[in-house]
Amino acid sequence: MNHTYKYPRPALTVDCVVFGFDGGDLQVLLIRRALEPFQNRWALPGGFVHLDETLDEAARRELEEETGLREVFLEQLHTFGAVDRDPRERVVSVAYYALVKPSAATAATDAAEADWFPVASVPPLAFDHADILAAALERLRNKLRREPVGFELLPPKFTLSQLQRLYEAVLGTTLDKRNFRKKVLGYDLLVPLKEKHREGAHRPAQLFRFDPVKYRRLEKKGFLFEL
Amino acid sequence: MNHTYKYPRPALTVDCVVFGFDGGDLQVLLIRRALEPFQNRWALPGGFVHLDETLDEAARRELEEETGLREVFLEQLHTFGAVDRDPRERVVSVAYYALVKPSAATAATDAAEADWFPVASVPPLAFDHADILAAALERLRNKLRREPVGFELLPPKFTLSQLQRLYEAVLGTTLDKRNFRKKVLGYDLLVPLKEKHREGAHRPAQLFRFDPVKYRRLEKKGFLFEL
DNA sequence: TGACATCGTGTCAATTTAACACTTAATTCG
DNA sequence: CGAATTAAGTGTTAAATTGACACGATGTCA
Repeated sequence: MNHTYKYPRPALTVDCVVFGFDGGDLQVLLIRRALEPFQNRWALPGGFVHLDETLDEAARRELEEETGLREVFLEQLHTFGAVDRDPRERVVSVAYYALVKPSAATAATDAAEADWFPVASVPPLAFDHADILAAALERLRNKLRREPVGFELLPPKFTLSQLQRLYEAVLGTTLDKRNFRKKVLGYDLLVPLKEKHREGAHRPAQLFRFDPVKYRRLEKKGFLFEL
Repeated sequence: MNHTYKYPRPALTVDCVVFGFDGGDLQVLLIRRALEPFQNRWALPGGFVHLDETLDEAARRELEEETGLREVFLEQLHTFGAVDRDPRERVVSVAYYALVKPSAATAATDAAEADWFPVASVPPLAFDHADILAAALERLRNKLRREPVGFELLPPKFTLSQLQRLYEAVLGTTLDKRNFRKKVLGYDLLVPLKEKHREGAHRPAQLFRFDPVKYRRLEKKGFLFEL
């Protein structure tokens, strides 16, 4: 069954830049393309927008279909509309970026032909996906410095060292341990748990969880998380 | 001549939130709709994306066609894709926001059925344009605090008081005159001109212009304009 | 029990921010 | 022509924030 319009229309797709963190590097989830064009190249997960779903819904659906990921942090990034970004025909793509916790991340690896790559060493990508990734990275860096989204990339219980390593990996800087802890704890948004994280031959670390309720209260009063 | 596709496609449009500043209020440029739906309602300028133009090009073309504005500051904002945002059929709209200088702004008023409204008192808008306007305002506030874009809303030669009034109008705050001047001049991005601005029964004010070249140099070194 | 590895903690100097009021230079009006 | 009016222009200080910096604590393992 075909569909006919008076004027030509671009095809509309969504693409997702999925970020994960393994404790060392910031990672991106890529899909190996089965079909032409760019057959066998790595690409961002994505696909066509259906008429009965919003853009956000399309992004979540494609994400689940292609990677098995559900209920992740997801935010619209930018819409890419270069005329020749797809060699077949005009395709406009609404790009999203997602942040996934390590638990979910391992599940995604099971998906056929999906794999994680450190952002510093991604293979050549299909279409203009390298541009999309670059934009997503820049956005993530800004977001992380201004809003408490880092927790979306960590397990529900985490140590301050893990949090600091995440910031260092994303921002590409190195931070002073004492100043970092002072600042983060000063916001009073992390609640210490009764448990400790023991791993390796050294002193165990205090575990924390992020308090999103308290954050939303502060947020409404014009509070800004800055790092 | 019709166009047929295997799967249905949403229509794709661009819409522009055009901001101006008259020295007192932040203003938005609206178009009165000639046709149904929302006949006679005010709406954002915009229209369909052609297949042979990028999204940015489409936004600029529509802006010129509907308001006569050219060569303005223009940046993509967000893409709006609620399923029922247009009562006729599925339409996805890539929203932009533009900043125009007073000289250009007066030209725009000549356009048929276009008019400026203070953002604080816009009439009811067609479609989801109120949402788009709200998003644009929020974006403009953030942008203004972090990057020197205020100059896009002022004449090429302006006084510090004009600049301050602009910041106050957009941010909805009131700023300390001495601290404001200290900070802005401290960046060394404003060059004082030989002229003075004389107006009214009082001391004339020093005119400045913004130095974009110097700014781009600083920007590359990771400089952040913050206010 | 000693070596090892990461966790956790405080001070101080330098910088930045925020609060605050009067003189200057033009115009207008009596 | 001088007095009133209006916005322009200008510095100081206290308070808060930032950034640099080093060592004892607590666990494991050989």
